[in-house]
Amino acid sequence: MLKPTESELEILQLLWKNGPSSVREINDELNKTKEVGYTTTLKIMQIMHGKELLTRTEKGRYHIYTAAISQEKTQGQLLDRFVDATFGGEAMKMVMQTLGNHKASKEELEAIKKLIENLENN
Amino acid sequence: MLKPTESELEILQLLWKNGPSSVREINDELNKTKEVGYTTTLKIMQIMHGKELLTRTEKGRYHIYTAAISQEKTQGQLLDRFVDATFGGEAMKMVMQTLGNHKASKEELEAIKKLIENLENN
DNA sequence: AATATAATACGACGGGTTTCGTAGATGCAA
DNA sequence: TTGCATCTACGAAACCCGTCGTATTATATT
Repeated sequence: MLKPTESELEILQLLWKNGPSSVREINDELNKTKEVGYTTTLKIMQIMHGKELLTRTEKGRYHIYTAAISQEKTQGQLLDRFVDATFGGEAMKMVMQTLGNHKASKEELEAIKKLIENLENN
Repeated sequence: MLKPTESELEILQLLWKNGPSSVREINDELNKTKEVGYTTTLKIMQIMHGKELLTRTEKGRYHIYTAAISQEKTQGQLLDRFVDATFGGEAMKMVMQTLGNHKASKEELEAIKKLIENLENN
């Protein structure tokens, strides 16, 4: 399976969040964070289409792009890679470091505890 | 702070795990997983030295390299980046996905539960 | 119909990373 | 001390990614 690049991942995130979008819409979103030229965004999305990371349909004179890979699957694969590359595969070490360094609400912590208890009863 | 590349991170992992090493030792380790030429490894380690990711001392005719950045700090920074890029900053979502997808021992799960309880009491 | 506006397509450049070949230096063994 | 094995240094090539300029096409407006 293909590993999306940094820029590709940003675009995927927007498509996952906002649903099918035009290049213009994606580029506008991106420019809320950083400056990117329109044709730069266009080119990347064309490449992604070539790699089959995106599908697209013509709509009048422009294209509407849709993510062709699922958010969960993609996150899962990138997660695996990351755990291997950065934590030498020690996933639980990463979990503990994340819990220690990132704020979490009471509800989130409860949800995680519940999940762990489910895991322990299997 | 500097973001190590893929290859650089592999080398850092070995240095963190095995302690100060020669290029030869690192290259031998790397070749247990994949084929890499000796001078390739050498060059990367020289670059890392230039970036001050590694320190080195002469020992006879060769060099012994040591990681110049801490494992925890580096992992923490890469973790932050990764959570942002891949999970849109939702760290707890990542934690739950990790728990669901990776095997964990009873001891690890207990340790995590204990950690969460500590967090809840602060 | 002519013009302006906005989209697509695509080639090319620049920076960074990895790989490799080769030259030069150094220590060890015969 | 001569020669061999092994190390360092370094330049150059190959590759990927992101950026941009420009040509072309298509729609909308007057």
